[in-house]
Amino acid sequence: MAVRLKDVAEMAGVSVKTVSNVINGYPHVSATTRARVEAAVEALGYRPNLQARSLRTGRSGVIALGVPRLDEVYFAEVAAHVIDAAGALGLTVLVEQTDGERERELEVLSGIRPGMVDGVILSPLGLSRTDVDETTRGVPVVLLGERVSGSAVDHLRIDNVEAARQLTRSLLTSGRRRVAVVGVPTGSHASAARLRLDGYQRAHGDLDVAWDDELWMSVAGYRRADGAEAVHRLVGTGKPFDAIFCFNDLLALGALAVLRRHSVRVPEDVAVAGFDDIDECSYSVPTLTSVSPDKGELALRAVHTLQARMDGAGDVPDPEVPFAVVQRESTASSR
Amino acid sequence: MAVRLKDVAEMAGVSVKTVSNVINGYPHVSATTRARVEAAVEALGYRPNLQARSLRTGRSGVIALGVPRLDEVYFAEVAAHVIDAAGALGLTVLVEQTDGERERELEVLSGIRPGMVDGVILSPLGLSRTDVDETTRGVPVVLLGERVSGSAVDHLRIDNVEAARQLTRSLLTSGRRRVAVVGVPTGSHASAARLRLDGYQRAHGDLDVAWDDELWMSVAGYRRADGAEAVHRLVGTGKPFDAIFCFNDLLALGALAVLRRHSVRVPEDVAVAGFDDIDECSYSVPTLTSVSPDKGELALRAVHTLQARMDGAGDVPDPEVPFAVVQRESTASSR
DNA sequence: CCGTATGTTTACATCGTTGGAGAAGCCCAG
DNA sequence: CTGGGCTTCTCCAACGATGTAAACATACGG
Repeated sequence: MAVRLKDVAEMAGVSVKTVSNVINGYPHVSATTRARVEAAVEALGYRPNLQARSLRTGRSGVIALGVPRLDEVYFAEVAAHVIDAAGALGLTVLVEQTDGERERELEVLSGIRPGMVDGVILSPLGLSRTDVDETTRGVPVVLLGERVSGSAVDHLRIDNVEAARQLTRSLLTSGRRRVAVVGVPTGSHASAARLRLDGYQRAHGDLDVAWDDELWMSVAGYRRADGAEAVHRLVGTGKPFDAIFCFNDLLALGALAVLRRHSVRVPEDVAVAGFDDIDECSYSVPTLTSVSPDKGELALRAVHTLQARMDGAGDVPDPEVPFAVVQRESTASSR
Repeated sequence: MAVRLKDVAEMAGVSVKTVSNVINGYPHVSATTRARVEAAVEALGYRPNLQARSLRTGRSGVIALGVPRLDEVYFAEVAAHVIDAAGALGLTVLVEQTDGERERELEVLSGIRPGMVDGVILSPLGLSRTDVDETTRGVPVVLLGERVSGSAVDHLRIDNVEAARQLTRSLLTSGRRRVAVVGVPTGSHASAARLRLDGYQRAHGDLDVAWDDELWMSVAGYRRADGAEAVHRLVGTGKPFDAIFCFNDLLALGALAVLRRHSVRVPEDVAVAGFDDIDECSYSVPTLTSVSPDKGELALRAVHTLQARMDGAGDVPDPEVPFAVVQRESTASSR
């Protein structure tokens, strides 16, 4: 079944190594031999066994990507970009889902399939500072999202504080005064959420507006249902509010659904903003204002940084990925 | 850096093979030796080199999944389920994006990384009947979606004709009479679309209602923007219609956005239905009626079928995956 | 016409693991 | 005490590729 180098060699009447040389583009092979070998390769439909090659060379051309869940749109979009970027460099991507659980993130971090993966890109949720340092077993790692360790591990992120600050400021300058928050950090998770909350507070400070932390809603997860539940709770408190800043888009979309059910008009009565700028933001009703990280750039840089590390490069690139605040209908001025 | 079997063997004072035996749970190893070996494994932090193992055993524990694009939500959802199901069986999943291009689908089909992948699950768009038969190079393959070849290759699908028929019938029985279609097959693509159109026609036949094929809109792709564009065109024709059956959910969501912009009320003026039942259907405004294939079941069966083939099993399982028509607000009766 | 430089091809060891054959140690029946 | 059957363990070869070094061929200048 399997065609081996040896078979090609026999057919072409040369040694195994010569065939290997032809395939790997080794320069000193005579034109005639090369032609003969290539003919044999063609005739037999030879394809190298990457298993063996990588055993020999020590590199597999496969990288692992760990995300919480693929059906969380943001991560699917990032994954799509990562796969594209990796493909352009001749790398293949192995995708793992961690559900944000520390255990599984650690597993991905340590290279899942040792020897089978040249590097790891991980979007961590549950990891602690020390976890990362301890676990990295020599597999190059690039983290996406907030810096987990203060250590040597590469990470890429957007400036969450600044992004949240800009978005909040735009809400305040358009006249909103009671800005609720959905998705405040609970427990040890969500370092990104903490930074976003920080940006929210700074914006209030910048403009000398007081905030009301009774309008800060925690969530059990970061999906539509969680946003819906949180806003339901928010409305239940009876406290007035004229804007909601949701710490991701799915929460915001869940929020929109609940507001609609309560006949609250968006943006006339309440402005809503999200974070991540998933495709759906441009099509929801109303369309959703959101912080838009440059995902293509993020993925590209992640893959390139990883490859640089795999090649043993030592220079750390800029960890900051650009973002933009995209204003859409959901936060149009209320006047 | 790398700890090899040999190192463990030296530390434990036994042969390499004995260590291998311990690790693979070979029964005839004395308790004392086993303990000594395990201690050494622990002490050195040994992890087997899967590259080498799979070179030797001929199995890698990795399967490939090929989908058009991950950021198309339906495929992300399917991928998430496939990764879960594979993980439960100790398999890891390598994800490729084909963009629906024949070339790239063929590449995935022939095992992308020969020897590195034990099997392939592919959701094809551009492949022809013959392509599949010719390309399968001994790697077990399971296709998702419409049967492409009439051949020996396993495939899983839902009954598209019946699903479209049931959905269309429900539109007709609720009083709709001019049901537009968005996503009719163009060119050689879209065998699934052809079947759905077939179901649409049969439902009309069943109830003795005439259809108007000037209400059938073709699309360039199957994303929101394409649905939006198609409905824009549909409205432009000036032809009356009281329902739109979109051949996937994204098209339908794009359609909703355009209808809203034209102040067409859904479902009062026009009913809208989609296909695939992505998560968003439950949260859009209005919520979207859709055909819901059992994705968990689909993924589970795909993985199990693949494994059965990898194990050399010969019995073909039932290729039909259950579905349900989920009625939501977008098709509520107009009276 | 030889020695050397240059270019091309080959033989062999090697990567880390597992399968198979058989060696070594042990226990027990004869 | 010997021999047969177990159990437990070791040695060697092999999976399919590539790197090294050496062998072989050819061409050229002296």
